[in-house]
Amino acid sequence: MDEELHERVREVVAAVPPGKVATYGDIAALAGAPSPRMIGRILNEDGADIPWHRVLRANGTPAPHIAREQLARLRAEGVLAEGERVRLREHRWRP
DNA sequence: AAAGTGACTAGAC
DNA sequence: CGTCTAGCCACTT
Repeated sequence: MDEELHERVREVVAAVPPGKVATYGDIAALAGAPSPRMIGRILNEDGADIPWHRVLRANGTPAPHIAREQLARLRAEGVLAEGERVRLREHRWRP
């Protein structure tokens, strides 16, 4: 069942090291999700005990409703953002 | 069953 | 920088 997808997504997100970030698209590709949209959906449900804050949109900005929290957490890990946008060039995680 | 929705993306302008 | 389109897929109306 798609329990497996949830698990893989959790695993991939958990695999992103502190100080690094990944995009929804990256997570989707690595976890084998059918679409990046699924990632957000899954995190919304299972994001409780995984570092969801290391997941950004393709342009380096976080999703609007959680932007404050996310940027604060990232900053605490040493990921500096220009306004709302993180420099993916520097902080994007490559497996 | 058809239409709307959303933690998305890539491309066109 | 920005807006708009089209594609995406599980879920809710």
